[in-house]
Formats: sequence, structure tokens, C-alpha cells
Amino acid sequence: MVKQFIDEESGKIIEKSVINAITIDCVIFTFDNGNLEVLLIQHANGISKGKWALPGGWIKEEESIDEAAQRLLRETTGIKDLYLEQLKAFGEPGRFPLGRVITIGYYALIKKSDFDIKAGFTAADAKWFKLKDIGNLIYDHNEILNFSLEHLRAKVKRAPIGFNLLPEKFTLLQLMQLYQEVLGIQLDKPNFRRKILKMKLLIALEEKEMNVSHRAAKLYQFDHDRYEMLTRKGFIFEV
Amino acid sequence: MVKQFIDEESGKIIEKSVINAITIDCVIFTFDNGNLEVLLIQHANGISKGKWALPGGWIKEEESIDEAAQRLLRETTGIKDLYLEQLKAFGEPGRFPLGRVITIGYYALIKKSDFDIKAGFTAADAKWFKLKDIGNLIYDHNEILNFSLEHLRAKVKRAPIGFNLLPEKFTLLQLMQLYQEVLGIQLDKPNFRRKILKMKLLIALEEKEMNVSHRAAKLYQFDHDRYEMLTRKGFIFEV
DNA sequence: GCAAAAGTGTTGATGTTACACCCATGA
DNA sequence: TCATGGGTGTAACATCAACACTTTTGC
Repeated sequence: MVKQFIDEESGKIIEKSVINAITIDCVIFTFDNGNLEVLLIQHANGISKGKWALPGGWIKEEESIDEAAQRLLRETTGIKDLYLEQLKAFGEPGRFPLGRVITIGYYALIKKSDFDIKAGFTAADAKWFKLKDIGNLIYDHNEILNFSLEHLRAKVKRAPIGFNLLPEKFTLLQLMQLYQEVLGIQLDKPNFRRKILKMKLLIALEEKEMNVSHRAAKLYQFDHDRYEMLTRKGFIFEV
Repeated sequence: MVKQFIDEESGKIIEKSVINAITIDCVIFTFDNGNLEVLLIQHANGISKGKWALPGGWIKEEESIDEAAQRLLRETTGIKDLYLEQLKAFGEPGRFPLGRVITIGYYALIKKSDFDIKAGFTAADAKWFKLKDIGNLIYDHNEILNFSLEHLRAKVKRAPIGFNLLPEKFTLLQLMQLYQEVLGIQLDKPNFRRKILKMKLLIALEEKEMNVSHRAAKLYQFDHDRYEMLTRKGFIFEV
């Protein structure tokens, strides 16, 4: 099934073997300086010119949906290894103005530092937005974004996925601030420390914070292997 | 987009305005006599003749995905009001042998008594299966079923959806057995009673069980309105 | 009276919350 | 020496798990 059509976002003519009525849209989250941020793309051409949108694209005939999402994220952000999960399909009849297109929503969690190394877009095309700065997006992208947020909030409490948003080495306060920002709640520092440390999921490094104007905090690393091991034994992560 | 093709399941020629590369498949759960059951359909024609499958179908051009799922369930079970939720899209390139088709998985919870009233299929075509009696299904339907089970297990703990599987009036033991069966765990009767009753989500009826050879249990009803009200106040259901 | 399930009470263990407090460091 | 965040201690309170026990009903 080889088709030729104009890609809404890039304005280029696409002549590829892709599935026609289905797209992928992805909410890419990161955490920077206490804020949860989302990567948005500004459409350069087509009927949505100038408007902001979630990054997305088409699915090729020979690849799975997950592979397509991985590829699209690689094309957009340059990142190969990231946390990626499908949300669900969005398919109101009127969601896309030029025809009946169903989109499959994904969300990804990345470390901001990973993104900065090699971005596929210019600063004007792709931009990180704080949640409160996001206005009206094209099509039903606000709905997808809201769904992804609800999903993220529910999941971050019950699976240790929050670590994907932080640098490899982080302090307990950074981790706590991440939970506070994502869940929109205030946490008690002493109690949070104990709760997290009791899980034995963090490797306490010898290193400490540098260049801070207060007592330097110990740096920690998430212990994937130990989490796998504990999970097999019946351990359930919960914040 | 009007297409003509042969429907795999019924063997009939379809000449309708439907979306080509996308189907819907639905896991319909019910609870009967202590067992969680799933409704399966035996394909009468096509390459899958004689094999069991999840009920499903095509999405029409003018309906949303949720509407399509509702319609397909109505066509299969005759039930209009049921608990229905989308799982996610399944789309491995090789999942459907006759072409690249992505399917959107749904799951529904119904009261068995509702189904018995008017079924759209004969007993030979459509049958309730206990989980342990389900063998190999067509395509990737086992994968969809397993995903739906995981999802159901996670969700039933954190939202009062289990009541959709029970009769309108039920005893606390029935409710407990439902949780035991779905979650695959043993529960302590006294503690379960207290936990559930403390939530104030059940209306204690004046009626009692009939025709039982032991002390008759009080019947209860789920209080939707109260759940809504409590939820707005911040209440979180958790078993 | 016996079996079977309904339903109540109690207790120790565990977990959670709130908050007081000391420690280390740069400016 | 002060501000800032790092990090520890603790007592009150809420929740949970385990299990002994009483009640009701049909046979």
C-alpha cells in the first residue's frame, strides 16, 4: 500500500508505504528545575501553520505501533533509550479536519540532558513548555495531553517511572520535588526520605552535590536490577 | 470511503462506509457463581472457521471509536448499558494474516442476568468461558485478553467497577468472592466487611437472601450517587 | 442439635503524620 | 553568624491482619 500525500506538519510530499487512517501522537515529558515540561512542535506548513502540536507521524506498513512511536521519537528528539508507553487510541470523527484519522497516543519520559545533546529541530520549531504555559493545541491534542497527565499521575505513584525524568544521579529533594510537581501535592521531607529509602531501590553514591550554597546533599541512583528482583518477590512500589 | 470486502467472522460481504485498516475487539467479562467469565465467539466462516475469538468488528466512518464499540457490543449481547472502557491499540505487523490491520481493544463488564435476556447469537456461536478453559484464540486475541485481565485487576482495586459484574442486589460475600476471583487472593471475611462498609458506598436493603440453608445475608446495592459525591470531596476507593 | 454462613469484637503489629530538632556549608 | 537545605528522632494516631467468638437459619 504505497501512498502519496502531503504531510501536514512538514509540508513535504510523502511517498511511503504507510497506513493511511492512523497516526501516532506523543506527549514527551521532562523535568527541569522543579517543573514538569512537555515538548511541542510548531507546524511550519499546512492548515495548522504556526500552531503548536504534539510531535507525531505515520506508521509504516512493516513496523509495529510501538516501533513507529520509537522511530518518531528518535526522529524528533534524537533519543534512542527512553521510557515509552502507549496511552490509547483517540478517534472522534471530527478530530482531524481533512479526513477520518484515528491517532494512537503515546507518552515518553526523558531526561532533559539527553535531549539537549542532539535535537532534530531548531529552537523555534520545537520547544519545551511548562504545563501552565500550554494553550490551545491543534486537533484534539489538548485532550491527549490531559489524558497523558492523568495517566502519568496515576502511574508515577505505583511504578518507579519518575526516575526516567531525572538525571542519572539525583538528590532526594529533587526526587521529592518531582513527585510534588507531578502529583500537585506537598510532601513532608523527613517522611518522604524514610519512605523512599526503606524501599532499598536507591544506590547511595559516594558523591555529593557540588556548588550549592548549603550543605551538599548525597547523590543517589535508581537501582533497576534490584527493582526487578524485588518485584519478582512480590514487592509493589508505591509513593 | 465506501468499501466492499468479506467479513472474516460472518462470511458476509460488507459494503459499508467503514475504516479499512482498523478493527475493534472486545473482552466481555461477567461473574457467575464465583467465576470470572469471558464471552467468546466461534467464527463460522473464513480462514478462522471453527476457532474462538473475541467479539469485534469494524468502525464506521461517522462514529467515534467508543460508539463503534458500544454498537458492536449491542449487536453481540443486546445490552445497551454496560461498563465499557478502551484498553489500547494492538498492531503488530503480522497479527492479522490477510493484511495490516490494527485493532483497538476494549473491555466490558456486564451482569450475567442482563445478557441472558436477549442474546444475538446462538448458544453454539457465542459461549461464556471460565478463564482456565480458554485455549488458543485467533490472531493476537490471547494477548488482548491477558492485557485486559491485568488492566481489570489493577482497576478493580482502585475504582468501584466490580459492581458492574454483580446483580443489582448482592450480598457482601458475593462481593468478596468477586474480589477474590478477580485478584486471585484470599480475603478475611470480617475485615472485608468492615473495609467495604466503612466506605459508605453500599445501601443496605431491607431484603435478605432467599432459599439458602443457612442464616440469610442482608442484600446491598451500590450507591452511585454517593460515590460521585464522595469522589468530588477527594475520596479514593481502594480495596 | 448440627452445619453453614452471617456478623461482632479484640488485640498486637505496622504504618503514617506532624513536627521538633541538629548538622553542614557558602556567603 | 545567618540562611538554606540536609538529615535524624519521636510520639500520637490511624490502619490492618489474625482470629476467637456469637447469631441466625434450614434441615
